[in-house]
Parts: sequence; C-alpha cells; structure tokens
Amino acid sequence: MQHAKSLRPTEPGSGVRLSLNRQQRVPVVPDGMGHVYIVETGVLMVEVLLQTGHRQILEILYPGDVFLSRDAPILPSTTLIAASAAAVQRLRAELVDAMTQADSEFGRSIASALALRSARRSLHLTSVSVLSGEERLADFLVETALFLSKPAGRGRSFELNLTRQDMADYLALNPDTLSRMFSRLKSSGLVSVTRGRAVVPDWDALCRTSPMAAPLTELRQRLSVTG
Amino acid sequence: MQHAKSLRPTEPGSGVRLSLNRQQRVPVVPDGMGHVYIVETGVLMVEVLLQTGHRQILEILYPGDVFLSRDAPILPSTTLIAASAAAVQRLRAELVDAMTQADSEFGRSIASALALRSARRSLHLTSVSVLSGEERLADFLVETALFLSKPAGRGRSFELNLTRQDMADYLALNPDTLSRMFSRLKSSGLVSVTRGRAVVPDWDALCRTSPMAAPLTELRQRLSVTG
DNA sequence: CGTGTTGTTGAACTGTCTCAAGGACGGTGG
DNA sequence: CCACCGTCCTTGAGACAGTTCAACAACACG
Repeated sequence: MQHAKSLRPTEPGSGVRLSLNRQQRVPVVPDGMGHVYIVETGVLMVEVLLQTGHRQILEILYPGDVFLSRDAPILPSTTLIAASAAAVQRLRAELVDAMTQADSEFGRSIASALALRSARRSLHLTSVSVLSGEERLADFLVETALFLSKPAGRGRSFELNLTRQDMADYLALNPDTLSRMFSRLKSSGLVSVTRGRAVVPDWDALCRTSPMAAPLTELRQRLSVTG
Repeated sequence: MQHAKSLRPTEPGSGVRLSLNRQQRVPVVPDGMGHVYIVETGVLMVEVLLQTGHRQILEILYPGDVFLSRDAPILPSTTLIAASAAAVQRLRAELVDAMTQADSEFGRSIASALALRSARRSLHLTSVSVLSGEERLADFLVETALFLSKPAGRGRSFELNLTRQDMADYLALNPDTLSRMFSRLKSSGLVSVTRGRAVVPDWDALCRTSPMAAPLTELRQRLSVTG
C-alpha cells in the first residue's frame, strides 16, 4: 500500500521490522518515551485484558496505520495481536522525533495517520455505544471492507481475519449473539462467508444497514489522499 | 491547576481564550490543519450526533486536557459543550507546531497530555463495552472525582456537572436506567447527591465497585507528575 | 407561586446473554 | 485416503439486564 510505503524510514537499521505470524502477540510495554508502530501489511488487533477476566479489542489496525505505545491504556495487559500475517515497523519515539525534524513531510504523514485513527476510534465507540448488534456488525463489515478491499463492480470481497471471539470482543457482543447475527445477515443475502472470505454482492445495500458507513467511507478516502 | 498553567502560551494574542458559560456549545469544524484546544478551567464534553438521532458524549475534558480538532470524527456534528463554566485556549495547529520548535518542553507537555487523554479514551471504551451499568457509573464517578476533587479524609466530594442525559449519553445507558442506578448507589450509602454535588464518604469502597478505578488513578497521577 | 424542565419510579417488553448440545472444519496419524 | 481429534462455529430455550412508556415528584426560574 502506497501510504505505508511513504511512512517507511529512509535509513535502514533505524528501527526493527517485525514479521508476525497469524495470532502472534506483541506485548506493548511502557518504555521511556515509547515506541511507534507502523503497520506495513496485514491486520493487527489492540487487546486489553481486565482483572475481571474480560477481554476487549480496542481497535483494529490496517496497513498505513500508526500506533503509539504511549497512547496505550495504563492497563498492564495491552497487546498487539496479528489477526493475519503482518509486517510492522517499530521505531523508538525519539527516533521518530528526529526524523520529523529532518523531514517535515514524514512528521506530517505520521500526524495525519494518527488523526485518522483517532477519528476511527471515535466512530467505533459511537457504534458500540448507541447502535444495535446488527448495526455494529454491519459497521464492522463496512470498515473491514473499506480497508482490505477495492470495489469490484457492484460488490466487494475481503478476508475476515478475526475469529468470532475477536469480532465479539471488538463489537461488545458475545460470540453466540454475533453468530446469530451473521446467520441473519447471510440469510438476508447481504453477505456470504466461505472459508473466512466474505463476499458482499451489493455494497450499497450493506452500507444502508450500517449507520457508520458514510463517515467511515469519508475517513478511508482521506487516508488515501493524505498518505 | 499547575498543569494547565504550564501549557499556556507565552506570547499574548497568539490564540483565543474562550470563556464559556455552562451549556455553551462550540462547534468543531475541520479547518486546514485544525485547532488545538487547551482546557484551562471547567469541564467540557465532546458530543457527536448521528443521522439516526442518537447522541453520544465521546469523552469528557478536564483542566489540563488538550483536544485536537483534527482528531474529531468526520461526522459533521462534533461539538464541544461546556458542562460547567469553562475557560479554553484555542490555538491554530500551525502555531502550536511553531511554539514546539521554539520550546521543546511545550511540545512535550502537549504530547504527554494527548497520550494520557488517549489512554483515558481506551479505558472508557472498555468500561462501556464490557461492564454492567452499575460498574460504568462507578467508573464515571471515580473518573470525575479524580479530576475534580482532592482526597478529604476518607472520602471525597465534587460537582456533578453533567445532567442525567449527558451522563447517560456518555455511559451508553438511558437516563431512566441511570437514575435507577443512582438510587441504588445512594441507598447503598456509597454516594449522596445534593444540588449537583456528590459526596463519597468512603472513597476506597467506591473504588472497589469500579473496575477501572486502579488504571484511572494511575493515569491521574501521571498527569500531575508530567504536567 | 405557577410553569417548564429535569429527575424518579413502576410495569411491561425486548435484545442480548447464558448454557448446553450438536455440527463443521482443519490438521494429524494411521 | 480416511478416521480421528480438537477447535471453532451454530442454534435453541430460558434467564436477565436494560429499555420503553407513562405518570408523578422535585427543582429552578421568572
């Protein structure tokens, strides 16, 4: 992806490139000024665990996304999990500052990526807070499709990298309920899922059931333009 | 508050100081690189409205908090609302960049405030997603108390600036349910509320009912130390 | 001291969760 | 290639938390 490429540091050896297998976990530990993670390929989840045993997927990161370990909640359990095979650049925050001094364009693209991610987090909170389960699922499908696929005629098709449990923990539902909603969505013909790949025959129809479709689309477009 | 003071720009006239009355609204409109809002006194809410008519309070801002208009969701309806009388410094983002160049300490305190706010947002999402209504309310009370009061003996007392509707829209509950939960909390003796002022006689007891109490406390301490 | 707004409470309803059983799939070893 | 296993997914029936609606109480303001 073009956007990810423009964020790649020019000097080799200035950071670490992490190649992650599916389900591989990277603990996010506070460490001085912290680290900057830049997603190059693949899909990551940001997980927190509560003392109560509850698990929450805070957000999903796509290629081009930038994650700061400093932003992580204080909970000691914040972890990045690769939902698919993924490549991530990890840089020390001081280094990113220095690179920004040298190349203001670089700093601007980092800031832009962070702003868009922040906006996406707000949309997700809103989706989870005020919408019904089915609407949240539709929002999730729209989000995933926007970041992982291109329009193909009237429809779209894309990988569903998350397990039911992951999606449930992201959407604040339980896996059983989520499964039921998937079944309803399938029987209504809006999506079909085979071997982890989702096919949406009529994109506009899906968007009509997703209250966040419009802002998510707008946001996705800004990412491509800005990056 | 000490932290807010250190964020105040040195040159006068370099930004606008907004003095807001209770319930006064400030639309957040995208505008070039955007604006930086620094809360000096009072409590603000960040509101979004959906086409569906739903309303969501995304987060609550306290003195010392920094808000970037760029981070706002793309929804055209993002608004800052003063929950109490408030004073807010508004600066153009370019200006903040320039000030950061001149005074790296200033930039660091902005970045620190943003990181802590981001962590708070994650905690709020988690609270709303996985916890019961009563736990969310306890979390909200702990958050408010931490930011608006100091320990007084074994307890704390602080202003509840938000209306029931505001709290409900923040906690993803409806006002009726929230009122019931307040009643239960009152009859259990954990809090008492008179004329918008909450009194918590036993702070530790409240914290025991709030799953987020520990991370919120940790976060609050970092704000005072860093600022 | 009305009048409008905001908060409280009850009773019925509904969406989501829980628990438990069964089914589909993917890998492994015979 | 098939039988086996574990894991993930699906589905039903019952329970429960939270919502809805409506009536009433408390409060703030002129």
